[in-house]
Amino acid sequence: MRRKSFQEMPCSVAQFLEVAGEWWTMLIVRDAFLGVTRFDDFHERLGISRNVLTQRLEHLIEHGVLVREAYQDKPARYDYRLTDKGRTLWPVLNAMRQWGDQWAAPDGPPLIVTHANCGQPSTAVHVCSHCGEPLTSHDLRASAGPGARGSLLDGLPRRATPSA
Amino acid sequence: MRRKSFQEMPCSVAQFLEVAGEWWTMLIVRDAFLGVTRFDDFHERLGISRNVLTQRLEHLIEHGVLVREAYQDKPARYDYRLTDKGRTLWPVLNAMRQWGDQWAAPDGPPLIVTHANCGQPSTAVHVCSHCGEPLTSHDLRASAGPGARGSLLDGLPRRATPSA
DNA sequence: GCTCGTAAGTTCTATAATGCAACTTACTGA
DNA sequence: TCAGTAAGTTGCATTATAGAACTTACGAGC
Repeated sequence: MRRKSFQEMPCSVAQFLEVAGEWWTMLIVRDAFLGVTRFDDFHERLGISRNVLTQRLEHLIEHGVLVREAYQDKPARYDYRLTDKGRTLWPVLNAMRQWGDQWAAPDGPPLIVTHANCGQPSTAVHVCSHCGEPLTSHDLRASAGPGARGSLLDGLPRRATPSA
Repeated sequence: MRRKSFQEMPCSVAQFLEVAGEWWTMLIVRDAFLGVTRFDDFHERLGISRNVLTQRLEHLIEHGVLVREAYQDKPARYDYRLTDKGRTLWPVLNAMRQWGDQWAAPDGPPLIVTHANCGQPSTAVHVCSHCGEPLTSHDLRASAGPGARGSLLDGLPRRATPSA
């Protein structure tokens, strides 16, 4: 049976996963951020099989994360580049990287990110858009928004205290 | 053939995905943040099949994201709860949610998050840990860290400008 | 003209993973 | 005794993935 789609779920996490939640997808996006643009480069750097890479690239293009630009005709050859929509995946990718650095990098982080503006090694801190204080899941309460379509917070067990 | 593991890749994004990158996993984590703890509640809220749910819960427990706590014997019944390590997934989950809100929520966000400290609706802004300025991928430069094991930035095409 | 190399896929096959329903086990409460 | 609840497990049909080989279309060197 076909793997179940998340598209009908009234949840933005599910919507993200529908676009970029398949196996390999965020690694393709990572390499795109690192400047990789060619089919064979993705294939060799990632060790992904060619048929799966074809599918993933098509899916990302369909959803506007990548564009396919010919850099020559005869024979037709293409670059795959992040769109503006694709570049907004950076906070997600970075949060994944920082989690991996924290819990699965015994020899230290594989990558160090430097903030060009201040010239220093940088980690992203998540602060409140309103008061500017650092956020943790404990300080947050979830409630239904306009796009809720009824369900996410419905039928939660009474013992639940939705934190995010 | 067995799906390829990301464990040997010297990349923290890959390490995150190894733990929480499978289909369904982050939706289970989302529901855990919302206070869901029981097998049948996950099953019904998500529409995930029971055998796959069993596998995913076991995987998350193995990696220390969830714990399985008996809340009664005879018959044995369990709560699945986030560990401290699991709760550090919040920035990732939240970044996914905000991306979905931005690009795939035509009727408005399904969920509104309120910051208990200031009492206002809140979005996470990612700021530099050193200078406090908001970060974008354009301001960042990646370089090899102590755990690099040679490869992530090696063999990048000359045209590449690694931004993150 | 012939062969090699490069780039970007496509096709083929074996093995895993998924979805779904039904079944199992061990109670509790009416 | 019978129905209901909770937490899985099992079996079957269908997809998805990995890996290698094949295809197409050119350019360069001999």
